[in-house]
Amino acid sequence: MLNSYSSADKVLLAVDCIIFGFDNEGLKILLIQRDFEPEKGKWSLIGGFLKRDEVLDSAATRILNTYTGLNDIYMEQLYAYSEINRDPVERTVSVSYFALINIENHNAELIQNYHAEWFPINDAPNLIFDHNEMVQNAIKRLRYKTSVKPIGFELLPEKFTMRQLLELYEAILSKELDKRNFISKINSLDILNKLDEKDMQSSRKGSYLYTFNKEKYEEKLQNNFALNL
Amino acid sequence: MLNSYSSADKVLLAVDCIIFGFDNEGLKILLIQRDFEPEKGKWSLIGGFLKRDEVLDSAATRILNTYTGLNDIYMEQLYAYSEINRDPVERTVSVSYFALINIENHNAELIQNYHAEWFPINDAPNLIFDHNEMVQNAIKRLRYKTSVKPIGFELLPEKFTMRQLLELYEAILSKELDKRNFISKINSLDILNKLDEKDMQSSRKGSYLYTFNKEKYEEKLQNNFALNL
DNA sequence: TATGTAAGTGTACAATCTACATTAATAATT
DNA sequence: AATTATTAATGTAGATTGTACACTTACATA
Repeated sequence: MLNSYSSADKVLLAVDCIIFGFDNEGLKILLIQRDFEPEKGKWSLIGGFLKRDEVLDSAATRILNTYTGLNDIYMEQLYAYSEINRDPVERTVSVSYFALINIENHNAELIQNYHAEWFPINDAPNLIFDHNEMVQNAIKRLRYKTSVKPIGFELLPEKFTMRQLLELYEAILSKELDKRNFISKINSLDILNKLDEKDMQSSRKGSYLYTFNKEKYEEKLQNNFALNL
Repeated sequence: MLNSYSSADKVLLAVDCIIFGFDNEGLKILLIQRDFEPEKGKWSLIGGFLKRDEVLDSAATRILNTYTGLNDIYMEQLYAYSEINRDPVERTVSVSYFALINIENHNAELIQNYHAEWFPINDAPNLIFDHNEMVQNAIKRLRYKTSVKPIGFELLPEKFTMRQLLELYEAILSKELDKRNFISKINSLDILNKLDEKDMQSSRKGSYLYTFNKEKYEEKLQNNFALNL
């Protein structure tokens, strides 16, 4: 019989997380140095196995929380990788997820305990299994997402300057953007609050701080806007 | 230990295929009337279980071939569905794939033998499990894809008229398109061959037939063009 | 008070998108 | 042979959006 549950093969299901972060040095991903075989000591995405009573989204959330201490983070399922020998120990299909986090916010101690570390996306070590491919696909998705949603605010501190936002988008898209055009496009979205406060670190003049206005954003969401940068 | 293969739970992995087709009546999906329990007699996507020695893409291809007899069909992985009780018999995670096929081309006998049937996307029966959701997500993806790739040629016969192409895109996007603007946008892509032959079915005057020019398309593919319809 | 640094701001031109109506070719009918 | 009915084919003007580009402002520091 074509569809028989009993004769079907079961497999291990893993979740691997591509965790993007941003700081003044640029766009980064969080990697972990494996402390178990195989490939012990090599760099890898953070991941884990799906449990019997768990949905994939929850597994991704749990794994992120385990390593960073963070909750309520935007995560998105990307793709299922199923090459037969992608994991040499046992047939494992892995579903990748990506997350965006503010590098300042996580629990640095946790990350240290797990031998995890932030790497610039353009200067990351070689990864185990098919994790390099997972990362490349996640970067593609991240780029696409920026054009459809004002994603990326997740990667900044609550208050940020236009320059920081610009540099974030430049890092994600890995191209230079025209400052004036960028600002007017962002302003035309009308989803930021300009504060009366200035950040004085960056210049003598100081630059205004902004916050992301979630209410305005939710309002606009219906007419799903595009952002052509 | 956090990552231990031996203690991890295995699950069944299924593949479900959303197969789109197009004819003069509009955009359709291929559904099957289940001949086994549970939900015997109800309508469902065609699907099957992943085998131990099989990659997800191959499973999707195999399943498509089983029911339609078709090979070499464009398929794309969509999403992994993992709700705990989505399948009442046993914990099953299902990965959805979508395919585009020309309704004329398949082996109609095979389809009949399997109690499969084409349904207009707006007039399809209620489906088992989470298959309705899968279909809705596939339609979204299909719409998105049309804007990035000149997908959809797969859904037409080899020789087609501009009107057929227009109606296909209208069916996919479920909105009316301006004929002149549509034609000039398609022409500006420069990926069609205009034949000297006319289709005389549709009108007294007859309308020119076109074929999709794969070479030109491959050439252009690098500068991934957008098609804003 | 002068100087240096990054912030903030507007415009003109180019490209693209949108809305829209007439003529052309032919088969069928008389 | 002429008329009619039907769908195919085609272009343009105006609106919108995107792009390239340079000077002034505010302030801290010397």
